[in-house]
Amino acid sequence: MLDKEEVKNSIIAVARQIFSRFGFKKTTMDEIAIASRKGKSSIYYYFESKEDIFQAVVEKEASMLKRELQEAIKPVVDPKEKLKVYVLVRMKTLKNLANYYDAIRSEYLSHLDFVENIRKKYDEEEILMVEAILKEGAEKMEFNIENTRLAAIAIVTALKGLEIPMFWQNNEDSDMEKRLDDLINILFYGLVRR
Amino acid sequence: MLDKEEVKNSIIAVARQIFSRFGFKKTTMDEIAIASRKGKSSIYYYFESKEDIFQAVVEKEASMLKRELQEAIKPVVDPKEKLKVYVLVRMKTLKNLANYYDAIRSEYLSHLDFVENIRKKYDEEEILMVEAILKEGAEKMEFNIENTRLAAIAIVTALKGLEIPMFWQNNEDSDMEKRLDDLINILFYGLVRR
DNA sequence: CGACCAATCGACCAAAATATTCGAATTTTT
DNA sequence: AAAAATTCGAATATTTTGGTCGATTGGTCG
Repeated sequence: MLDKEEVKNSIIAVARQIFSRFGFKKTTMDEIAIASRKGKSSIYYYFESKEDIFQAVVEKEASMLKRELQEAIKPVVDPKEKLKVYVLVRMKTLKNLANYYDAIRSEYLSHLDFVENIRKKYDEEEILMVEAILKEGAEKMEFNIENTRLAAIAIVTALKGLEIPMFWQNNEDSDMEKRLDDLINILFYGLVRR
Repeated sequence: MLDKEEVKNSIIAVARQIFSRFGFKKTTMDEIAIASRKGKSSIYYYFESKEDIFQAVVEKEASMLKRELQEAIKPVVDPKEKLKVYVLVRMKTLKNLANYYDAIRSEYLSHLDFVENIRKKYDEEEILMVEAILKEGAEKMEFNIENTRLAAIAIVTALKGLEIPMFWQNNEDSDMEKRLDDLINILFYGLVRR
């Protein structure tokens, strides 16, 4: 019938929805089991623990966001535009996932080591992505940067700081686009060779 | 300092938010206490139990919806228009409270008697509101109804049936208005004297 | 001040909820 | 039909949580 991996993935998909709505603590294995149309014990056949499922969900989440970003910037040629698209897509996706991060952020996830690990790994990957854009821009003489890694870190850090939900809530999409434009100007104006 | 009643209300306001997000079961007294910046025991100084708070929240919710409806139809004179405004506002408010009812609906609230009681009392009041509109319409020879109470019950029942979230989810507001227009025509066309 | 009352809270408990395990049943594969 | 993979109900171990109690704080009034 179904591959074991497929069943696992379907459980992850189901769990993702519930976790995104209720967060880690308030999500129960019973709910995951029922929503997956499985006995609770069957879930444990595929995953070791609740944390294990959560980890799988978070990892998939991160890799999906990463791929989305890569696909988005791939066709863009102009480095400045590329950076803009990057920030735009990142923020948009983040807004879509707002519930998820919202439900997660406030919890005691600091107790869960793997969350920190994934975050760090993903942060590093994101820095590399941004750095690649900056390097390309520097080579094409579009950006005026020496230390591309430092700049990438600064940008990624800044973007993380802007994850605060308040900044994005209660706003139309069109409004958001305009605001992002301003934001990008503020952040990167100094980088652009004029 | 603050009146006791004011503190109670502030706790209700806080609890409302949490209940609306997580439903009855998943909301804990600890959360309500922390969000209210009070010790848990202090909450019990104002309320007898978790159910007690929930009841207060639901009652306030119901009375607010009722008042909103009354305010909305008050200035309208034409009965047909009045009925339309009534349905429109009712559905809009309901959509705003969708999360709330969503989180509540699926739970085992049938175990909590008072929920049924409030619902019944509120249903009756809503029937009376609609009946008043219909009576006025009948008097003004706008509506062609004999048994206004029966008609009111039918309308309210129909509206309740339409509370199903599927009907309202994933739709723009403008779209909704148009759909409500159709709905009203379908529901009440037979009533209107032509 | 000091007796009184209103309000607050930390620590505690029993009950309920929940994660996890186990062994048996059931299905699928060989 | 034996073996392996998968499912699940019931039992267990652990945590969470609604609710209580006694002590404490802080304001008020004589």
